[in-house]
Amino acid sequence: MVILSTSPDLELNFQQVEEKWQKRWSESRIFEADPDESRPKFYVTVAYPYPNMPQHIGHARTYTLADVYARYKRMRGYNTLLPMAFHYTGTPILAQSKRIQSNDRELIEQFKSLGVSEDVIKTFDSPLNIARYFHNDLKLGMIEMGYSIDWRREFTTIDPAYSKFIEWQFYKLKSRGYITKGVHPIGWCPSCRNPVGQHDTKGDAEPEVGEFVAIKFFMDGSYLPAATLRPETIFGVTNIWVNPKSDYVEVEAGGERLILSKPAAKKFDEQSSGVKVIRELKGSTLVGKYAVNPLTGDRIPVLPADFVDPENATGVVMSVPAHAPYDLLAIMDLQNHPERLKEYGLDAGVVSSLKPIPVVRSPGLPDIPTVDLIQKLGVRDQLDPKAEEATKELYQREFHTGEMRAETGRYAGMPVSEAKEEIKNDLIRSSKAFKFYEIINGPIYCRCGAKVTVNLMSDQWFINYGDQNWKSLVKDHLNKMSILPEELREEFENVVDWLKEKACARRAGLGTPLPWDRDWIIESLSDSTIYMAFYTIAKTLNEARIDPSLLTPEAFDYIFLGLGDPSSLGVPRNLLEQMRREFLYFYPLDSRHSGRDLVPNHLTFFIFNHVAVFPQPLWPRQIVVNGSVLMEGKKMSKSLGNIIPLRRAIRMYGADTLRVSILSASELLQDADFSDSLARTTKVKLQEFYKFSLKYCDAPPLSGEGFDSLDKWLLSRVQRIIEQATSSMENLRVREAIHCSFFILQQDIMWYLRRKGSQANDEKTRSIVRYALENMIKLMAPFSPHICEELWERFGHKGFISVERWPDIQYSLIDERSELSEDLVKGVIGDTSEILKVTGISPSKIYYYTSPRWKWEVYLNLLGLLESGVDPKSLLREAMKNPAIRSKGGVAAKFISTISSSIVTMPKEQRKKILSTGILDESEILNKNLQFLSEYFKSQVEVLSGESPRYDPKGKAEQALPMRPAIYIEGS
RNA sequence: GCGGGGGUCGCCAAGUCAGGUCAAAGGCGCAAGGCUCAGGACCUUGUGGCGUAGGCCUUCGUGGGUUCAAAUCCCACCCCCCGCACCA
Repeated sequence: MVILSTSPDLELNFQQVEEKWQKRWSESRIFEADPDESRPKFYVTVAYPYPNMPQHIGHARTYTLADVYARYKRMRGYNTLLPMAFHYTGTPILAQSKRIQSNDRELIEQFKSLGVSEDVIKTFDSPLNIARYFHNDLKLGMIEMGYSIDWRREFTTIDPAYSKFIEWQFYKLKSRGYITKGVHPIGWCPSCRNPVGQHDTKGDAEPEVGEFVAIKFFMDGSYLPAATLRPETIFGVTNIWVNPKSDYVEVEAGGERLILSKPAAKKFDEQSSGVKVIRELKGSTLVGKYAVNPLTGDRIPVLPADFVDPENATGVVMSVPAHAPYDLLAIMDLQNHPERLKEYGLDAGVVSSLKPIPVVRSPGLPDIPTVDLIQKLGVRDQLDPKAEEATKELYQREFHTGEMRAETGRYAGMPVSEAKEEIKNDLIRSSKAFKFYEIINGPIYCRCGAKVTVNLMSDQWFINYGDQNWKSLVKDHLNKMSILPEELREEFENVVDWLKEKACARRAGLGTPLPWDRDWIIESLSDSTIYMAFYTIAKTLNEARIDPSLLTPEAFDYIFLGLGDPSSLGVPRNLLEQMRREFLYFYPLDSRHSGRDLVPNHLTFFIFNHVAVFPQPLWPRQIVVNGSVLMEGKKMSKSLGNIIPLRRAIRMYGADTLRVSILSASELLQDADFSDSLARTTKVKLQEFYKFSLKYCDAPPLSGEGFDSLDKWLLSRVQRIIEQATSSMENLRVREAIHCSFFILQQDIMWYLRRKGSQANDEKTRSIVRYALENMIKLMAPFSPHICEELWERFGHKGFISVERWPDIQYSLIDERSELSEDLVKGVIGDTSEILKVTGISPSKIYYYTSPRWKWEVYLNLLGLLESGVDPKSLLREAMKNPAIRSKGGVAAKFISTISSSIVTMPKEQRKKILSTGILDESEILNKNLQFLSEYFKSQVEVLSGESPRYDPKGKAEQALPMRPAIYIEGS
């Protein structure tokens, strides 16, 4: 774009323009959508935000995309609804307020760096204050970004009416049999007596729960529960390991006595009930005793090993030297240090008689794989870190490729992965073992300082996403849904397959109590699956101030399912009917938007719950998923401190700049790399667009006839761009849409003006540029709505561009001949430049020789043959069947072979265009452009006919091809 | 392991679904020229190699294959990133 000299009224003040239009939008209520049977509707929603942090540029991507889509659909004539709400449900806000109560400097600094004032932070000791503060901040950010939201439908997920709605949903799930109850292990703080999630731990570590099998080895009236991840190796146990230096306790539980490490006893207590400590003992006192393998009945010794960690699992380990490197190493250590045996009064014979017992056979591994592996990796002893590596490697190999050996009875021949489960279940069923849970990525500490353990939540409620019938309904519907981008469909299908029971309630947090068991609060991923339906009635609930206590399950049954009699439900009948109408008008949801992190949970739950609760015609139609935003090439994170709050960014760059930058930075699924320089560049481009456009706001409107070829060319180009932009928008290829609506169209306009030369300021020219610009403003309106509104007004239009009609293609303005003419001129310029570059000549006179008529005829004939499906291989042969061509003989054959490859590789549209246009009078076209070419190359230019040129010193004329005149350049 | 995404000309990144407009868009960087007291900004041009005529040669993770034609389709392999849950 041309930079104009700065003049104040042409300068674009982003902030002023944005505020002006946001105010007008709000006053005129153009984004408030009500049912209107005379118009088709389009309903878009985005995942509502969790208000515990200021919004940043990453959030803005999803919201902007949804808004752009809504704006586009609105311009396409749809009665479009885009609502918004706030998700208060959950525990992180509680954790934050606790941290503020305890004056956590880190969190306070974080809030400060995100622009929260100290006075406000002080109020954050109450969780609701946090939610309300950020709720407001988020909402203002959305308004300042220019989102076309119908705010009458706003709510929070702890509003009483919403809770009633969630209760209704859960009753529905329960009555459909999708709610189950069971036991569930979770990360737990023994000091706070509360479950811990990622936000409750030091360093925000997510506690991972691993499941061990504790196999009970009988010993002196008590059991040693050996914890293992590989119960299938029980056939290869040669001995038991304990740590002689550690403290152990004997406990009584369920009428049995168990001996386990002291820390393990505490954990056992959390996971079991009625655990009573009977006595304490040193590990060393266990050494030398004998225990019995519950499966094989073998009598095996208890031996000392340093690698046994009393903090991990039960502190009792079964030794399988054939398949566990640690075990083999520990035995070797004992064999190499007989003095240690003496220490415990053990006979050397006990250890020397221990022979590895192979249980698993894996292709490519020896019978006793541990021996080789230890040698290969050069593991020194049981305390060598490489032992861990060896263990992992062997486990992987055997788990996936191994099978049980003949000696393992009824498990013989079974793949390890299967045998492991079988044996585990068999042992547990026969009370020879029990599950023991442990934090496997520990130690992890609660923010209170206590070490996180595992607690078994009994009576845990689940939504059973594992239900096969439910899954198949969901899959069927998924097949009918549109998924954008399509690449993600497969992932959705897989997620539906994997999903199992989802714990749907927890003991703490904001949210709705489970209606039939009020000690539990419905957790956030479970109370956010069908709320898009709630928006359709939230307007009425808000405006009519309906008493939430009247919102009984029966009321919702009527509103959403049309069940029951609306005259006897407490809520006035007319309101119920109004809500039902509005729900049926906007549902089903046309497009659901979110980031890709929600694919394996929210978005899939969303389909599941719709399928469970609503009748089939109301199931959602489309899901749109976008990638995240990087900041200067790096992931945004608290630790990198590279999070820019959205509202700060709006002040720095302007809303339209942000909208265009974020959406033009990448296509849907890819991460968009935001950077200061991107935003600056975009800002400058938008300013130039604005200033340039204003030059034409007083140009006459497009009218009448008398267009020359160039005029027709630009008018035609505008149609092509409309076509491309529309198809890009339909598929939400926003980057492509911006690219052609903004950058390509600008290039075309600039080229047009350049080509117009001295006529660039004629009224006719200006009217054509005005036409192109008005279309550009429309095409860009969804992306940069504020600037486009301002321009639209400056161009003298009364209404809002936001509700203006998206441009339709004017097929009558598509002019292939003019497009080809321009292709010819551009091609000639390109070829001439190439020759000048290679030869280094500075030209004094350039001669162009156009193709003789017969070449055009052959050329068109060839194109026609290809178009009719002739194989490129036989092109020459087919062409020669034509008597007119054959009569030309060798000249024609040579010509055909010269152009065949360029003809074959020509894009289909171009081929069709040339065919339908027919022979182009190249001489006429070039002669009309003599002056332009002459000025372009600062040289004389002459066009000569290829039939019989009057001047052709180098015999160039015969090189002429259709659309590529021959060139001869004289100069120095 | 299971599942998904991805490897493109210095960097970032389009193109791959519908093979031919692809030596391959765009941006950054770099180089030359213009502008300027100078720097920045900005504009023009160049940016795989070779070439005094619009051309030729080599290239899209690796190796094969299909085709008149492959970054694009098929097969095998190598490497990188993300998710696997009760957490929004």
